Amino acid sequence: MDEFDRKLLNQMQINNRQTAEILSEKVGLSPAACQKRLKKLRETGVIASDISVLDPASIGRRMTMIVEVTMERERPEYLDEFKRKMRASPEVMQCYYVTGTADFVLIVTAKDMKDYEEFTRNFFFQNSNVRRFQTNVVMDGVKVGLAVPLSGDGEG
Amino acid sequence: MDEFDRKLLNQMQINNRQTAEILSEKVGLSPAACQKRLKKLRETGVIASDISVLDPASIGRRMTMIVEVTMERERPEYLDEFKRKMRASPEVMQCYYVTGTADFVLIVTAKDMKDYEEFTRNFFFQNSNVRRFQTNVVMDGVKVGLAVPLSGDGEG
DNA sequence: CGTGAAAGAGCGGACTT
DNA sequence: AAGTCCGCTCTTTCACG
Repeated sequence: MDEFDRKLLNQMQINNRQTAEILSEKVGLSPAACQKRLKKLRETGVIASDISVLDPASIGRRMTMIVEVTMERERPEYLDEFKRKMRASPEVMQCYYVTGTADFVLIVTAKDMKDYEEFTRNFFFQNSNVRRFQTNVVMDGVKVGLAVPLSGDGEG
Repeated sequence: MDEFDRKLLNQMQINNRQTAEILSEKVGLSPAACQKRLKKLRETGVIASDISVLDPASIGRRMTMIVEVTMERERPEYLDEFKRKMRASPEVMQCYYVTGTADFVLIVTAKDMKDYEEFTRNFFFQNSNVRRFQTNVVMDGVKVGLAVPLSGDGEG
């Protein structure tokens, strides 16, 4: 994991459809060397996946909510059950188990408020282990991404 | 935007490096038809971008924090300034402007607590328009992604 | 790590329904 | 308008220096 790899990864986090030739110009290596490095980065799991990112608005998923969920009991079996449900639910884009005031933070997409209300009925009101939840409606997705900063450190 | 497009997009949200031939088997179209649809989906912005997703753990165990920020004044010029800074900061993976108890919700990565404290100094304490912020440390990234559900409707 | 040849994928045009 | 077939071009891949 040297400076070449970092430059490569920074590029791939922006656009993974760039040809090896274009990448080679940007990082200062030959095209083949870039491809070999990328292959290794994929094999070792540094690159976890390669995906298309959709525009939610283009698909009719116009609302995004950030939800803080507080559980009634923090027993592992209840938490695991909740995690399992969140993973299985397509409306839940992201789910984090956190310390602090809440137990979980979710990022949920919905077509409209009615759609979201149905979600809350199914997953919160109907779940007796959910003590309370607080919804924040997103007005502006200022920055949305998964890009990891690579400047400087990191242990490969 | 029909069932073929939805199947295509669902596949591309999992892996955008599948060949048109493999995609054609999965969605029931010819390879060429898949490519033409994908091209149109990119041109129309339904596919917003194509990226590599890195494994944060492979890059040096970084911490993830979810931060709720409350501003002193909600005047547009202050908000825009804050948004600009968040977009420019690599530590900020995601930033949402929201209704509710807080004004912004951030998802921040840091190398360690010291690194995060430095971040808070630079962006919160040093910014007189930040009234307060509350940090939730992520213990388990139960579900992390940007995949949008496509089941059913939506208006391309 | 860089070079060169071979296999494979993407791309666009013409034709069909 | 959309899908298929069939060329061509570019990209990736691998063996070797």
